[in-house]
Amino acid sequence: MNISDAARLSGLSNKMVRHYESVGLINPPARSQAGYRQYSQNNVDELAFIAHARTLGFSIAQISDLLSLRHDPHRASREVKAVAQRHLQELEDKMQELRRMKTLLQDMIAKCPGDDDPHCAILQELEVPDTAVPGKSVSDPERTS
Amino acid sequence: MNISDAARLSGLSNKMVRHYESVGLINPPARSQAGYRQYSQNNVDELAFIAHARTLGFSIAQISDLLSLRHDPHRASREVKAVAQRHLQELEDKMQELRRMKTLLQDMIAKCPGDDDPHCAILQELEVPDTAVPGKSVSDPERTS
DNA sequence: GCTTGACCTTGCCACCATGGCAAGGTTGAG
DNA sequence: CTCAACCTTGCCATGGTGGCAAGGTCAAGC
Repeated sequence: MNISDAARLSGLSNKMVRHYESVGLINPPARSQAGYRQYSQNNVDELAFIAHARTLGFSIAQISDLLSLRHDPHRASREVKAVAQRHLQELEDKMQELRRMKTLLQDMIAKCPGDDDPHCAILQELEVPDTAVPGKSVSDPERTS
Repeated sequence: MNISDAARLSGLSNKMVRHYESVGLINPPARSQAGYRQYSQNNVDELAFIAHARTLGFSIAQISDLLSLRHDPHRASREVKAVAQRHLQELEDKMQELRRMKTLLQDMIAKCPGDDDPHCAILQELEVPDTAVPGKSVSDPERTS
């Protein structure tokens, strides 16, 4: 099977299949005499595994770990779970950060009249964001001259 | 004022100050005879504005729009609000995507015993992710053997 | 005046995951 | 034999940031 078929069956682009090979995520497949990459069903399964892990947001490094565990008959499911939990934590951290941004942004949007007048709380608060972060004290009082 | 002071006062790194200049986000500042960038308080204010917008996750392109509005005395706050609302929508889209990943991942984690046994639902579902996505129809039914 | 250290300059490489393009080789069908 | 559809490699781009290197500048101490 050539790369286009393997890519289509696994749900990846040709590009990414080559990329995953180049970064060592997958073993280089066999080559035809002309140098074409030749994929087996096992290869396709592994690529599909990668594609699915990517849709869950796992990084290349994490997928590398998952692939090792996948191929290890003596693995403990504890190890797999640990990788997943680390990733879950990362997702939650990102969500937390997005929530922080979202909250601040919503506050600012609520204060902006959104009319024809140039006055806008959003621009004002971007000048001095501390108005939206009460916990943070002003750091340069000498500029209040 | 040299770049290090401007960067420190605005909350950016020297690197990013130069970067924002190189991508045209800010006007090139004056230069000393030796070629050192010279920043005014106005420059620092603008850099601080950028720094604050970045902590809210605005992209360079969006900040470019915000800076134009900031400098335009005839702006309508409606326009500013529109930029902010677009960004808010992007944040919500990202959160939505993270939530999707998180939900799937949590389901899988819950099904994994996390013991010494090699059997693991996480690896299983990464082979055939459709088990976790009931809304998505199976695309390769012949492999359900 | 000279040295030294702290600053400045530009430019390149790296991340991460992905897409695009280009120049060239291969294969199979008509 | 030709043509289209495939394959190859390699480079550039995204976005925002950091790092490093090689070179110039400046001010302070001696």
